[in-house]
Amino acid sequence: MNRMKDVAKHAGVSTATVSYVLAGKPGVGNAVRERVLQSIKELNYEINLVARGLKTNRTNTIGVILPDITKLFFLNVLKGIMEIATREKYNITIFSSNFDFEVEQRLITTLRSNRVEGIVLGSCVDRTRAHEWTQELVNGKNTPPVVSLECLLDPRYISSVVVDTRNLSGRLTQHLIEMGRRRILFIAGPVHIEYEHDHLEGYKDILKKNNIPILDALITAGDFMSKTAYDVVCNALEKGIRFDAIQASNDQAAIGAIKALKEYHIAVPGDVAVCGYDNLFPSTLINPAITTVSVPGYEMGVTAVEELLRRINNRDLPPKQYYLNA
Amino acid sequence: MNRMKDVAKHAGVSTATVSYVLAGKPGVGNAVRERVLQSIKELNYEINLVARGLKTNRTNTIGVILPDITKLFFLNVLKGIMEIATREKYNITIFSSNFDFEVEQRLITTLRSNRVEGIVLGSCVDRTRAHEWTQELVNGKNTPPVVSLECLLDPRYISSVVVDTRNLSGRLTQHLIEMGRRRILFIAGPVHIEYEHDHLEGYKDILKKNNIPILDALITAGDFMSKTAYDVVCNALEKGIRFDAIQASNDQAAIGAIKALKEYHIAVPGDVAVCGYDNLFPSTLINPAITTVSVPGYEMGVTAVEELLRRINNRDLPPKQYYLNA
DNA sequence: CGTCATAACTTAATCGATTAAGTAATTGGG
DNA sequence: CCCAATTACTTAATCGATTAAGTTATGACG
Repeated sequence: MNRMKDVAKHAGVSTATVSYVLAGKPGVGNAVRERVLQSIKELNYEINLVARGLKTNRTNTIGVILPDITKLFFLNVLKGIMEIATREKYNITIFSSNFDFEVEQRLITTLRSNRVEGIVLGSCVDRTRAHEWTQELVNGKNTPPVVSLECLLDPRYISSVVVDTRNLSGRLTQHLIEMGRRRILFIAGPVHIEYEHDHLEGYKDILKKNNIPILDALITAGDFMSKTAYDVVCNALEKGIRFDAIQASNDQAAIGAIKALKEYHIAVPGDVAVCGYDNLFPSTLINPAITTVSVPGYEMGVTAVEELLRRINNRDLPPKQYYLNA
Repeated sequence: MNRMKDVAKHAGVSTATVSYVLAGKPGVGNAVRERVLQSIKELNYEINLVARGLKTNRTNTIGVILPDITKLFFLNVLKGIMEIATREKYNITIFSSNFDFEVEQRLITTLRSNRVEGIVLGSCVDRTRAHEWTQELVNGKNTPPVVSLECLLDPRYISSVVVDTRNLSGRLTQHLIEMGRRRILFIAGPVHIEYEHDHLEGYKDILKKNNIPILDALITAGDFMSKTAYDVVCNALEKGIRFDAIQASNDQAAIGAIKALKEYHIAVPGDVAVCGYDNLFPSTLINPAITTVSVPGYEMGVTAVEELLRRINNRDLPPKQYYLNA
């Protein structure tokens, strides 16, 4: 592969001149500039960005960690992230944490070793270890800026882009109650995740407000997957647990729940109403209909990267919190 | 940020020794090894992989170009890609080409400048320019191996992972014909894409085989999006074009088509049967039901990366073609 | 006891760019 | 016509790792 040195020799100039031409900097005459460009073309020269990165300490890359790319919601987030990154000529390198805290930590280290200029951190993070975690993130001088999605971390160091999950979740619960439901089966996501915790709290808030007892038997653990939700519902039915509604942690889980109900010949929403979260599927699509609530994934991705770039370009800016409306 | 030099000084050794410890190479005594590891910990040292990359000419990164990440099908592909890459300790950097040939070319250059070790190229590529394209890809010595998805490129240089689109597409057409349909509206994807061309050809093959005329009026241009398909169908209805079935380029387009039909109070599948492609949505979900066919996106991603790594690790291996069964 | 292999390090060149500092030539003002 | 300023380059140090080659020290063995 040709190096800048080869181009320089071919054009009869020094590498410095080639570098200046490439960077569009002044101080190069027109004749020489043309000659250099010609040599670049003839030699099929492609700059080595790894070398440049070493020298300039800039990689033009941002790192993205998402918990699970098959969780459809993140597709929108990723789209937003990619669009802005591309527009601003940034590369993105992407990893999946599988909702695993340890993996998340390792990935952060990997990204930093790769000298990414900023990190978008998607909504994993163990609630109970958020503080320790933040320390980890900001450890060392000159750490890249971090933007957290769906999860508020220490605002002194880390920017966050969140929606009011607790409130949104509560609105769904309220909706079910207004439909006359009182025994609402809650299928949670992994509750060690902060915003999933909020999800559950929103549900509890509204039950309390309506003087409806909070029953442990009605609070089950899922993981956002259709299959798991399906199993959870079957299991509840087999155990004879009675409920007249299901509030699932996302639409994919809601779909799984409906599948189970159908198999047991339970009418939806007649016998059991179902609601999801995220508004992932075209509404024309689902039958029977579920109630759901939109979360602005695309906007979250956009906002996250924009904030990240702001902080990359001005390292003195303080971290900022963004509360997006659903 | 601490450099290897700092660790070396702290441990009272040379940088070479630190490097050997980090690489787990022999020739370092136990006492010294421990001392170095201790220093690394105390100084919070994180290796600079950019510098290593420059020296070793290895980035441990593979580049991925997908036409459009919101095309749901690619989510599965991406999942497969990421899983294998992670397992083999490779980073992935991802770009979207938006089905644009020029963009695709620029991205290839970017990836090569970043010295990725291999490239997964998702199904864009202008059919009519495939040859020129291949030349571009392999231009220069020491070009990284490339694996093409859904599109066979010059087998002398480029590995491919494909399914028999033409055949699959034909099977859907045949299915509609067996339902007694004869005027099948075809909503194509961008036909300059090779495999989308196949998609259309499969449809034509089967019409011919059944002695059904191929009508230009029934072949419309879409882009895989629900909205576009919706518009296409509305438009056809307004123009008074008659059809008793719709074959869409993917499930998302099929959904859009159904939406339009519903609004015009056309019974599905009574008056017009609809079929999609890709099998993206949980089948319990869609109502009215569409006929569709599965494309093994996940397996394609897995296969592509595995092939890529094989060729990265042995640059003498010839490119290979994989025909996956649906 | 001499010597030669081996182990345990260190030295220093190198990867391919960037860029501050230096040099030479040209221009323009008084 | 001379000096200063500007323009158009070049020289060479540098980023932070890797690694071939070199240097000691240790020990084994005839």
